[in-house]
Amino acid sequence: MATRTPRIYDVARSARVSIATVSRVANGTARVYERTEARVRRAMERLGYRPHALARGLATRRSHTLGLLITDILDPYFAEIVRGAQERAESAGYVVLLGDASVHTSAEDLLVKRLLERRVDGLIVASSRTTDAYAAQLASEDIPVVCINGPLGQFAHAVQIDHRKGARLAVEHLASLGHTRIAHITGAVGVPTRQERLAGYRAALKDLGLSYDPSLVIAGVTSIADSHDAVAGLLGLAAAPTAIFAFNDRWAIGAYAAVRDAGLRIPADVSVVGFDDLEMDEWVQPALTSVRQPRREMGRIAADVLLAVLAGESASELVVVEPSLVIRGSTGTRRAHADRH
Amino acid sequence: MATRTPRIYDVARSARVSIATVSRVANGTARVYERTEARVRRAMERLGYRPHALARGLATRRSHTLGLLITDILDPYFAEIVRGAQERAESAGYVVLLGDASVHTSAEDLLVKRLLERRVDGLIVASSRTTDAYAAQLASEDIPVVCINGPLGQFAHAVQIDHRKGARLAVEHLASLGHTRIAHITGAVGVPTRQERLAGYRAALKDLGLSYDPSLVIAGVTSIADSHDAVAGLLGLAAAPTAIFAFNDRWAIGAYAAVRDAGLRIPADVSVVGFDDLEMDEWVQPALTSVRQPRREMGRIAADVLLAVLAGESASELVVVEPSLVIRGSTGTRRAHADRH
DNA sequence: CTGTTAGCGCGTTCAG
DNA sequence: CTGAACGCGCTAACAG
Repeated sequence: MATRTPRIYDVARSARVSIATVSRVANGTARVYERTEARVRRAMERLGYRPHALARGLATRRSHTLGLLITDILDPYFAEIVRGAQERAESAGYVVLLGDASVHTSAEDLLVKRLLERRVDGLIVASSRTTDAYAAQLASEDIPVVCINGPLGQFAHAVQIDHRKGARLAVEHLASLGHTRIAHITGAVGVPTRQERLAGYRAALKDLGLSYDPSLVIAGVTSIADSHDAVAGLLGLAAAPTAIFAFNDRWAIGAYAAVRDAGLRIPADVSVVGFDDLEMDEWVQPALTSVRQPRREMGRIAADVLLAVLAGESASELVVVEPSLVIRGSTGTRRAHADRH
Repeated sequence: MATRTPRIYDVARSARVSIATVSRVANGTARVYERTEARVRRAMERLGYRPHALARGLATRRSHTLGLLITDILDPYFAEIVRGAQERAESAGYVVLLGDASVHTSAEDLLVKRLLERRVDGLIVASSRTTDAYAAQLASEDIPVVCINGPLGQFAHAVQIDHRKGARLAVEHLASLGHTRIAHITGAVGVPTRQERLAGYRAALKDLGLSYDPSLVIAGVTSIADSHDAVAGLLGLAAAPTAIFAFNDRWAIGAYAAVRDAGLRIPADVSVVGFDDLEMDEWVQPALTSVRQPRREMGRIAADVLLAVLAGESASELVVVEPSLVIRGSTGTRRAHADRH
């Protein structure tokens, strides 16, 4: 019996009602007599009816799909955001369609094109590569967009961590341990948040009465290997830093390797603080002190804002999330004789 | 100018042709005069036409969407599979819809229901929780399914790594370093691949003339913490193992912690081998020796098989992928005095 | 409360 | 080579 998957019409016939009634009970769109409803439900059950989301979307002009733009699903930072967004979306009967920039060799707008063709109802932009021009283009599409940790003021809705405060937490922690020469490995050029964190770093130094040394700030790092090289360079300096604040945990790991290669130890010789608080932080040796970013919650909030907009409710334009410092084994007091030169 | 996103009808009118012609040039479905085609293309360009994937899917009975069932996107093992599948799907104009079991609090079949409602054209099942009953249910749906590292013989198409060989590689390596008491932390009960790897472990021991000691095989481990506890127990044994072969890298990391807690060192006192070859393996201390599983390629292959089936081509029922051993710093020769008791 | 009917946007015969 | 018309499966008025 090659019974195709049943349509709404099949259910209607089987329950001896019109397709409109079936639709009504399927969506709870209008009142239906208890008895007819029961009949319909039984028919749906018997036939194993599954509403056709595409057809429904065509009629409703709602795909019940959220687009989520990320840079790389292999990066735990993004993976957690995805998780959070999916959790929230799921609870509202929505599905999220991933646009992973690293999957496409071509330009990133092809990615967006794919999502828009799919008629996603809204878009969450978490990709860290969003240039201003790109952002403007996105914003001009007529679907709601909410941006996570992106450029400020480019999108109608945004959720951000307080980058400055996060950087400040790191620097203050290191300073409290006696460190005065604190290096900073910043984000890749083009990553919108790098300026914010750098600003926080500088502000904290200033407030603590520490001098800002440009030679201790390394930019242009785009990989763990890059970070390794950058830190190797720093450690070779005449006035080498005794502490390193990395833009994220992955680059902190690159720093780990460089410190080891230099025959030094963490935290005895060099303290390291990362940013993100990934799961692996607890398992690396020594465990990595890091600025925690509630990524999953941020994904959830972004989805929440989007769903609110879609529901016609008013939604906050900017949600700022609080960072916190998770102190582990990679930071320690600066030893008196630690300045090697 | 609140110009809505244009429909095929708008393009047709603007190019002074019928929608049928627009459809033809959009899909290359039939020959069209060069001149008319040019007119149509210009109109599409001018209006910024984007075909409506839902409507197209409704008419074609093809959603151009692949469903991908996984256990947890936060687990790098699955993330890489996703990546591979997406890459392949993308190149064919398909999109992949993620069904993440850890997102749903409810039963897993709700997950499948969501995907089927979306009318995915095919399904890749990579979730490690697939029970036999569940598999049977999935297979009974009338869409093609390909399974990654799942139970054998349950699905029409499968791609697997050679689990036995992988386990054998690990055991042979350890044995070659002089280890005779090699423990195995197996997969969680219900994970279909655990039996295979366990079998490989036992077969290798036998071939090497080593005795099989049931007390060195720990089952029921489902988390890094579990693994930690299991290994702690092993190390407390009168005849403690000098080497540990873990079901996956995450649990190997749990073993790391237990070894440290016991005041022992890796690899001096205990050697550890993992399975998967995750990125972090290179960054943990010492770097983890692991059986490499080409996860991304497996995802790609799975998508490939699925697309072939969808294209009506014949596709291989079973693709077996080769594992390889990546030797790093966590394995070393067994010291003569290593047996502590 | 329920059935009829007209689209949603597009692919696809079938004539011309 | 091109256009008119129907149908994909479902929702949303509009009558009844």
